[in-house]
Amino acid sequence: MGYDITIKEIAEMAGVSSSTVSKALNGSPEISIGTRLHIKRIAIKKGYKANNTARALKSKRSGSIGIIVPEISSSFFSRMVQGAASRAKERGLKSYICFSNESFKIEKKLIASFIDHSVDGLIISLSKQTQNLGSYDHIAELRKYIPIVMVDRVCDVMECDKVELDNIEASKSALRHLVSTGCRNIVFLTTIKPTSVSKNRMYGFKEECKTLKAAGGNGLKAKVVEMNGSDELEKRLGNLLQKDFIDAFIIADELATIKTHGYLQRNGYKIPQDISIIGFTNSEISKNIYPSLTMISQNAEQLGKRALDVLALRMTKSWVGPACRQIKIRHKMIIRESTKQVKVKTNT
Amino acid sequence: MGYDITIKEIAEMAGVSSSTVSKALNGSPEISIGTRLHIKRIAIKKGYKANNTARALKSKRSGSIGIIVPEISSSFFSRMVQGAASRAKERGLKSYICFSNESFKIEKKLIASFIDHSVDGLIISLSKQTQNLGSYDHIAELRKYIPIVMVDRVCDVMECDKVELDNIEASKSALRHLVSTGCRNIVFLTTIKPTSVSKNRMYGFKEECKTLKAAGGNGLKAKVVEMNGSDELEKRLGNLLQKDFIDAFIIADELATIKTHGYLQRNGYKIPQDISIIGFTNSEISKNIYPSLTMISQNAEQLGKRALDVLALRMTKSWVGPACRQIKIRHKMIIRESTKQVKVKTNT
DNA sequence: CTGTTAGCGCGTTCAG
DNA sequence: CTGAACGCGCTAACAG
Repeated sequence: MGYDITIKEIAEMAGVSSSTVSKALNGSPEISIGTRLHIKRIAIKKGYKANNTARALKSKRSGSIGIIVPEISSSFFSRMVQGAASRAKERGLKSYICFSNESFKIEKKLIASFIDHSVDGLIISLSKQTQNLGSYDHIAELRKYIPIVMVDRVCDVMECDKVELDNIEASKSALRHLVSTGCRNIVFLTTIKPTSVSKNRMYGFKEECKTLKAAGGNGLKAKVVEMNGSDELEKRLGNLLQKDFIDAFIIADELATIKTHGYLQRNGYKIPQDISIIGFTNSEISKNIYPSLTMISQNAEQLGKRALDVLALRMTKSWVGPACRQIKIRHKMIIRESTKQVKVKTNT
Repeated sequence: MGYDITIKEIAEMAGVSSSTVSKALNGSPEISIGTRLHIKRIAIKKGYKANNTARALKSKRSGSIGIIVPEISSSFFSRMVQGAASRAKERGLKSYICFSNESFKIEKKLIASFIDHSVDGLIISLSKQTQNLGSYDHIAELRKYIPIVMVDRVCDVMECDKVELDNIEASKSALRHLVSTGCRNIVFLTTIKPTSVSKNRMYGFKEECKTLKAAGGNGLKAKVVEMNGSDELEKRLGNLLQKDFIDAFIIADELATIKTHGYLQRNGYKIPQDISIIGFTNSEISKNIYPSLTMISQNAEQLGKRALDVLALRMTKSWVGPACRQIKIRHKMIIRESTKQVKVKTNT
């Protein structure tokens, strides 16, 4: 920049050598407490700021991390990113936030640019396309050099830390809740089919179905509808509602939840009297639209913060731990107007 | 870092000096076409990547910009940021995206850290608190060294480029539209009172009222309700609706629009039969909730991209232009279900 | 056309 | 306890 005082200038003013200044400023015990204070005082007075670029060049560490998310229009990623970035700031790390736009190609480019710009670590939520293709070579390449943490959209094959919601458990409890309110014809709907998130939520749903049926089932009928993207959502919903009797939806992401919520009302269904809805990702919107939505909250900020903590720990070279930490964040269910009251069991 | 081939190594391999390599790689005409090709070939083969940190140190320019927004949970800022950041990438600029959280103090810290980390330019949307306090010294300080572009939330006193929506015109047309659908008791509601955006939208609303009244008015009654934050929104709405007869709202930001939308329905008002709503900032949510919302679209991505273009232009030292460019982006009104049909005028 | 030299600002031996 | 000297990787002035 050129609007900074250098270490050399401080040295001159203090009447010492530049290396003394460097040491003093970094609190080295080599320097006598007296001169250390003297130097610090005048550094502060002159508004000395260490030049980060020079430091980075010398230390081979940029003090920055990359964050790649598919997008931030959805409240989940937006809040996750805010959590991660604010935590990074707290720790004195700069963060480069980038968007893959759900595209494999862009994601690859971003990774390449991170190699060029030498970030010290990476937090990534995989793009849909990447998860669809299942090719992770670009990430493996970067992984050779720096630690990587996958958040939310993860993959099994990559050896790196992972932070995600307890998706399987979350779906299970969503299903249990619907059943407890008397719903029996339940559809699990996903518009983010290729993602790990979707797969796990679907898996949980199916597993819990089996469990419930094994225990009697009470006439439970479950169905799964998978889509990649929500463009055809309304058409599919139309067909679905015409063909089958349905009294509840569990929907794997927020936008699709809101779209379904709108569609149902526009077509004369009462929520929750005719059809109940549970979605994933809690936000101001879910809380405020009418009828308000019962949601599985992901605590997105927390997820982001946690991911950053995991990364930061890994970045301290001294730390050694399991090669591959798998962290699951506990979900919370927030019950609102889009689901019915729980029926009190009649036995005693 | 540390996983890169250096210029010196290439030099050895090619049997030339390092400065020759530097020049060759940068396409200097000083170097003969032959050796230039020779060097480039082996650089590519060895996967040479210029070390950006070293370059930055040498050139005193980091090749990065800062982007400060209040938050990205709202779709407007989220999309604005995505627009700006993606355009920055296109231009080979790294961008540091940060969040002020509507706090003056944080904003100040961010600015300070940008000075430390020597970004070459800044895009900022002011925090509410900053606009409330009206103190812009921290920004003026940074302004001495690098170009700054204000987007959306701007201030008059700062001499820098500004990019924003034509807020005044936008409110005017919103009001005109409501009137044309037969509404006469119209409230302009803002929950972002301290912002320039809110002030301009309110100004436009009031001006257009005057104009309409001057032209007869047809019984138009207009009212303004200002709040800082939407915590008390519901209470205020309750009082308002009890006291006055109201048949339409113009609401200055998206979240408040959605909250009002929910509140009205929860309390038995039909939209738009009883009350019409027009909001600002168009998003997937506004489009999909029921009844869908008539919105003034801000074209947020475009705003972000435009801001970046303006900044980039200013960053090319060679360019000189007006000290203070004021760019207004034209709004669009997207008519949906939350407003009534326009009444065809009966006079021929 | 090519090579030598000299830093950018900092941290880090290694002598004193 | 302090300072001289070197080098991180790159570019730019100046010679040849």
